[in-house]
Amino acid sequence: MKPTVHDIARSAGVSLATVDRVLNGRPGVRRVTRQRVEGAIAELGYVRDVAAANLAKSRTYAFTFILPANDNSFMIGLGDEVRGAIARSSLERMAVRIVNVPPFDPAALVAALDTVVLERPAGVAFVAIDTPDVRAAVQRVAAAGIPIVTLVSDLPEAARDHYVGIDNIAAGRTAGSLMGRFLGGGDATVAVLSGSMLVRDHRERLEGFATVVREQFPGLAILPVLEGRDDPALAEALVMQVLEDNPQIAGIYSLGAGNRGLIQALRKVSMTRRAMVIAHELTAYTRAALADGTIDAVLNQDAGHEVRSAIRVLKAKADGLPVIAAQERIRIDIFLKDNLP
Amino acid sequence: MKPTVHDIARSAGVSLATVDRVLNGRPGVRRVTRQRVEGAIAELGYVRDVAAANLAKSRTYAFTFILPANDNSFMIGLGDEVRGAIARSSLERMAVRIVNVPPFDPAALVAALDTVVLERPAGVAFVAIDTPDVRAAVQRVAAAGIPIVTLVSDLPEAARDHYVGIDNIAAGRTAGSLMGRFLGGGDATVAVLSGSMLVRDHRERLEGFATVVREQFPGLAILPVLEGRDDPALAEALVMQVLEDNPQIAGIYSLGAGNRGLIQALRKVSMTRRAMVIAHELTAYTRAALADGTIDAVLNQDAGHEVRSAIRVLKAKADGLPVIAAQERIRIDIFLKDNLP
DNA sequence: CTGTTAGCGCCTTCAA
DNA sequence: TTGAAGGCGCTAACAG
Repeated sequence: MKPTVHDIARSAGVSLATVDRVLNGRPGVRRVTRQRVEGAIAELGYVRDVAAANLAKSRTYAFTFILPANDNSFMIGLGDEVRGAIARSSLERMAVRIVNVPPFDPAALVAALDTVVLERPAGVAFVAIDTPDVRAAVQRVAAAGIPIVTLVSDLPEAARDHYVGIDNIAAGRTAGSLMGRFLGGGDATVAVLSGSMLVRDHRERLEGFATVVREQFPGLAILPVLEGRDDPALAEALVMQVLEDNPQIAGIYSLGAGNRGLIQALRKVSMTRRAMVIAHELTAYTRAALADGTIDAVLNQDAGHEVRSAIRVLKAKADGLPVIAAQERIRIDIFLKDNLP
Repeated sequence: MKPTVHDIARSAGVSLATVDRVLNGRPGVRRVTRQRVEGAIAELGYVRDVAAANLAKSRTYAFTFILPANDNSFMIGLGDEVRGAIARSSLERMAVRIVNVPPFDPAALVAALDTVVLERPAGVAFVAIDTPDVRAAVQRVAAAGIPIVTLVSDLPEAARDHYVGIDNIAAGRTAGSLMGRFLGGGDATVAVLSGSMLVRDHRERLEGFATVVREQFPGLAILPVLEGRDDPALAEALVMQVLEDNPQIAGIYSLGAGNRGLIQALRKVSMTRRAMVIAHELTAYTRAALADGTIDAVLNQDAGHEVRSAIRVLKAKADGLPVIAAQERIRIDIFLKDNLP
């Protein structure tokens, strides 16, 4: 039988209240008493029943997700997943809410973080922008004792407790390797379409991609990176232009979100030989393009897993519990038309 | 404030006990009373607090995993993951245990299933063998009201509540697509090494692989399937032989477990041009072979995810709760040397 | 058939 | 500094 507070109270010769004080590190216990209790805890191998504790506290975990109000499919899907979690949240003693901020706007993100701290939630998840002031704001959240995790895009040197998202360098490397192999290893020209080189995940993907190409497929020439700002119209124009200027293009790597424009352009331009296309994020658009052969491979991060992982991690941090690292590693899904879920 | 049993008792004008009876479908409640209570439940939007209920019941979920005592890395890893879950299980009000059975032995599996039923656990997970007597045994478990899930290898027409594992046809298709693309689409000869055509997952992988090759890469010729019974020595001999007999082999698809033998053979045989190799399951052996270029791609199912998913599903079934389908879908991981975790 | 009462393991007033 | 008592939401005897 698992020991309970009663057992350790009896074993230490004190009352339940005292045990509770020690357990929760509350003041008002003599040093000797505390040690006696801690001895009993260690001896009996007591572990607190979190469910019972939460019941007694009638605790609900308040978690806040700060999401950019981007209109690309991935961010919308991420929001949907959070809303799905909200729907289930009352069953789990959680109160999850969403705060939207304008995209690519560090000042707005900082303001949101500072506002959120005032409400003292049990945890915060947010999509990071990589600037010093955001870093400082994260530091303030952490200093307030509120668990905070980055989502999708990280801020490595900051005080965040955890990063929920894929390894973007590995993702870029994988794209590079697939591109090189699919193109057969000869000489060829490859175009890269990004959202913005100001966000870390895009920079890292490019870095990984370029590294693999340089090391393993020296025959591939990478054209200057296009920045489509995840905007369909702009991306479409850029892709049309680059295909016109470089009819020899054999491959395209789209490492950002907002692939609608890319797909439109590919459908419009008539190429003698279709280019090999690798993109990120499985959305309605990329899925259709994969199915009909416009896109050859899609690297994906599962937004549902990310949201659930973020919640699990925040809850664990809030309870002072360890996280199962293997469970929380977000994997890079590779989809071909043959393994579409 | 979320309504509690007290609220619905008051609203329906009955006692807690009666509410409890209705909630748990226990007998001894008049029809009218029951309906009154159900009305109140619906009206107030009551949802039972499972944590509190479990506390009151001091319930612990007893789950049994029936695992084949195979000595390949994948099955050993699966066992390790279950043991990891056991280590954490007491915290979660669970008592997980493992029953080992001889591999590829339907009669032993049936005996194990029938024995396990007698202990009336809260749920059973097992690696299926696809025979009628196993199917019948599963039927008996289900008839006893015990939730049961298949793990890794399914038994589709049986009475199992859920299958925890990858879509093996899609996995085979993916392997076929990668093989075709990596080989550049021309004429070539491909060998296939399986464990046994008696287990369903291997059959399905072959089916998916062959289909894609036939439809999309007609230039590829598939040699007769080798059955290595997941035995390193046998697999090694078979691969050595086939490479000797068919020096023109350009690709090998290893769709079973036990890749040690394959890797050994590949390292021994000196080929003028290295064959493209695609295998299943990321283990210490395949990981090393991937890293050093002996294997080109590994399709993997994450044993840790599978075990955790099986437990979540069994718990949900035991509580009569729905499962989050998206969360429980086991994905086909594709690893190249560039995205090794 | 229905209600009363005493917990499950823990936390939290309120007294002492 | 410590303890007694009541309660979180639900279940389970045991009476009526």
